[in-house]
Amino acid sequence: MGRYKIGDVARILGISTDLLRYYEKKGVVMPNKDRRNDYRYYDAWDINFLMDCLWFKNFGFSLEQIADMVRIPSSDDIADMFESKEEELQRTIRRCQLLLLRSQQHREEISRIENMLLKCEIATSPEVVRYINRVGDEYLTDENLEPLARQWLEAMPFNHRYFEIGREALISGDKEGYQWGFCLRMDYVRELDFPVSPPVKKIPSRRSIHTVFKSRGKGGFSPRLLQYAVDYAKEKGLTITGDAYGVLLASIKEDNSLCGYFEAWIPIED
Amino acid sequence: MGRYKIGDVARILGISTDLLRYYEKKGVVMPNKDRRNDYRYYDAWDINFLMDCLWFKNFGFSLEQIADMVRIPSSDDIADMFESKEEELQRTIRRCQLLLLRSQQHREEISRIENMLLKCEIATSPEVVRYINRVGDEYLTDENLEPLARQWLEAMPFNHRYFEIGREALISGDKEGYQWGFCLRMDYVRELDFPVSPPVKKIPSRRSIHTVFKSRGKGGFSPRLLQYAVDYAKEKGLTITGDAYGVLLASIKEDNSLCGYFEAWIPIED
DNA sequence: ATGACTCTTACGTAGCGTTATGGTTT
DNA sequence: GAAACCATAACGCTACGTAAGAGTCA
Repeated sequence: MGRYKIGDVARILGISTDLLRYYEKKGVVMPNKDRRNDYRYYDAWDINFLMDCLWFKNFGFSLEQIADMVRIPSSDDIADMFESKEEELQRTIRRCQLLLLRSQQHREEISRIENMLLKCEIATSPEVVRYINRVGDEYLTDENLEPLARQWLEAMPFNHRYFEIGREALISGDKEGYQWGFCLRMDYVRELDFPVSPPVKKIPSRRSIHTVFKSRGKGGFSPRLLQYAVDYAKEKGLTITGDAYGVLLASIKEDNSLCGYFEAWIPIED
Repeated sequence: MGRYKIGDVARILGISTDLLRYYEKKGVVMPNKDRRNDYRYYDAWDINFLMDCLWFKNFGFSLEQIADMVRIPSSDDIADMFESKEEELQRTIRRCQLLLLRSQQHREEISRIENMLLKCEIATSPEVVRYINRVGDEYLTDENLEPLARQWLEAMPFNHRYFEIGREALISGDKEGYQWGFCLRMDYVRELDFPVSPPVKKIPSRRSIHTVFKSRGKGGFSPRLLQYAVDYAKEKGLTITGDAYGVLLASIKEDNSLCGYFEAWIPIED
């Protein structure tokens, strides 16, 4: 059995000497120490051992798990750890795939700004669930809402910043008649198994005027920004049949002021 | 614009007050501070801002990136960050899928122990590349090998602990004629784009005697453990045509001693 | 005045890397 | 004696959680 100093072992394994000392502190490997100079002397067996540890590490096991695995390497325990690791990997893959889709969707939403800004079209609004946490410019501080806030936090980034403008406020141009919160499209509700119960409400899919509009600066948001869409409805002889809703697509700095871009759906009769 | 204390904001967002203070330290959000009591007072705008930050965070952006994004939210920069995030997610997915397959493969290898232990069959050995870092029981401490060690470290856990037993040593039962290192199957070489150049060598696929054997305790490994396979070759009238090679399948503690299970291929004429 | 809140400071986590200071080997 | 090596200790990093001790608000 050879007698290897810490630097030799580091070179053999391709890691740093600090890491070897750290692994020792964590109980992964215990080389002999010469009492006269406190030097660590590793034997071939220690190195084999460390190779196994590094192999496990690159699988994603924690040093604590590794220390356990090499101490009690019963085949059943190890098989269990691999099975739960596989489940974890499956979950990670699923999560990443969802994030990937969401990112692509988000970029698509951004690109929609150019094409749709201040233009109106007739389309079917997506079905969403929504939650209100702000009325006008005032956030609700009711402490019962905290668990809900946590739920919606978990749904990020699959949700959208959501607003609702009451039918009356929309038509009259009332500057106050809006509310804010979050919404989540139904496909994500199902995908994430998102719990829906009051005050979270489902907003059904409806034939709507679909448009993208813009606000400028802090406090620049107002139902009046949608006046052009109300005019469009009048021109085309369309009747607005309910509350409008929409989402924030992006906040972008332009000419030193922060601009919001919003996508809106105004329900009309079928 | 409302005036919200840190606890209000924490409830609205579903996070802790400590986290809000931490975000401030990291330059993500800067609420007004009342000089008389040092209390933080957030306005609705700060809260909007924080919602965006949390949204980005759940996408996997770091706080530093988030602080940049909300400071200079130019649409191009943000589009770039999303594109590189998508690439990162793709890489993560690929990595996890590979790890998943490797884990399943590993469990399959373990199960092979039961079926194949001390049994011989004729099979074609897998094509691998291999690297030697230990001759007999002595690890090579040549410092030129360190970059190689690092490369093989990156290939973990897709590689195997590899041994080679010279044809002569195998037949004569010489206790010393073996070497150790790592090997990587050709499919992983391609998948990981693993660099192959001397002293890393390709071991071709050959018709072989395939078997699984066992060693007991430290230093229990020896070419002699394969004697039964040499006998098998003699019985069946097969000629051993080259060096044997194999991999460590598992180290398992049994009756307080550590047992190694090894899979071996002994090349024979076609 | 009490309880709920807020403040700052400092320490803990994992998995290391970095640096300082001093002793040992070859 | 010089270069290369080894030792310990303390600090850094991220993204927080936790706890102490003191001040403030309703």
